[in-house]
Amino acid sequence: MYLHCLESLPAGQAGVSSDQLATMAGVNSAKVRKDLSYLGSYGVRGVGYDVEHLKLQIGLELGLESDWSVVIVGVGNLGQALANYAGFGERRFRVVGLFDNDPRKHGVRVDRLLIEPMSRLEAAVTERNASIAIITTPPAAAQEVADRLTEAGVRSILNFAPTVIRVPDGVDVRRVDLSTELQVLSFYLRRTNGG
Amino acid sequence: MYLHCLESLPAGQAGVSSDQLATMAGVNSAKVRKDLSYLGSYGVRGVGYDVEHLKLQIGLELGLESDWSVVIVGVGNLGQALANYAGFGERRFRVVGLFDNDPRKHGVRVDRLLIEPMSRLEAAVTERNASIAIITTPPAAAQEVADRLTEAGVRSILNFAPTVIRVPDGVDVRRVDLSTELQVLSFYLRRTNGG
DNA sequence: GCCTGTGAAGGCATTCACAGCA
DNA sequence: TGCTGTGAATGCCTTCACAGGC
Repeated sequence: MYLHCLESLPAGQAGVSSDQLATMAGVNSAKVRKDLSYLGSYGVRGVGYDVEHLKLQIGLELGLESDWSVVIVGVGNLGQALANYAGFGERRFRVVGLFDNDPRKHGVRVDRLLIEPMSRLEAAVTERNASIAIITTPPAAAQEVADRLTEAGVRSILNFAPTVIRVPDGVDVRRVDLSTELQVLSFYLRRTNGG
Repeated sequence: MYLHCLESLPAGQAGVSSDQLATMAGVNSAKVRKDLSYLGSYGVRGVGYDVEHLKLQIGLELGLESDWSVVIVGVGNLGQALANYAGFGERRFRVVGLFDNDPRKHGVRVDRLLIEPMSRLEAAVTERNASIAIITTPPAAAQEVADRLTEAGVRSILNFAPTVIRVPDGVDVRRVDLSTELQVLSFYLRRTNGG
């Protein structure tokens, strides 16, 4: 988040204070300083932080100096949207495989890749050294897909299927659930609207 | 989340224990009980919770007894994917408007709606009584869109644009940022992989 | 015996407040 | 004077542990 904020700063600005970052990120300035102090003491008292240096350090900490290969399983509307998502390229994330179990989609081109059958999944993950996978299948298929992915060596999963998937220790899952997000919004609406 | 779990239970199952829900949701059983106790004392000691009753109560609490109208601003790949997203219909969320500033898209049909020009935004929000908006524009446009939406009466925003938007008090924003999610995964990868 | 409901304990994250340095 | 870095204080969320009821 801080990285995003730093990147949206005007090009000429060389320094930034915790206060300024806090306002941009919508958090408390003490929190900014605590968070950034985890990186080391890169701030200068009375002055602030050097923007470029801070970007570099955060990028290093996030592992953005490495390239990460990503596969997407389930090429429906959402999967396609993600495959085309320009944000991947900017950072060091490269989509290296698209998989779907619908034969009519096989060979269809999305962005610069062809959709492949699920039978290719394990081999592709291994060959292309993918350590991140995005699951955009229907919920019923998500667990099996996750099992196959982790078995094949994937160690991080971004799960868009509205279901909880279970994975071995050492594998990280982050879940993005659109209907949950809407339900949370609906909850807040009800609070101020009385239903 | 509990609602999701309850719905994924086998059709015949009438009762459920906090332990079972905890396992499904991947949390501690004491947490389940604490969370559910907020709804009232609907569990039976020595037995568990009644599945149907619990679903009803959670739905009520979340405001799912009301219908909520949703507009989507920015009909790129992601916006289209969301417009088609079946999950909206199941719950009480109805997409009632799609807006984009690209004239070539105006009048194009997505699902059962036509894409409209941005000039129609305020009138549509008012006429169709939309209280939820989804922003899937490029980041540079997001703040202005949010301003117009809140001005027109929207009170909840789901922001997919990778930027922090500022809104008046009483308006809720939830942010879903794909590149942040990937960066977090990359961070964990680095921890176990050494970069 | 089994499972809920909940006060108490514990742990974690945020914020305060200020010493220290430019 | 301005702003960082950080111990201390606070507050919140989670978990424990067990009394209470079926």
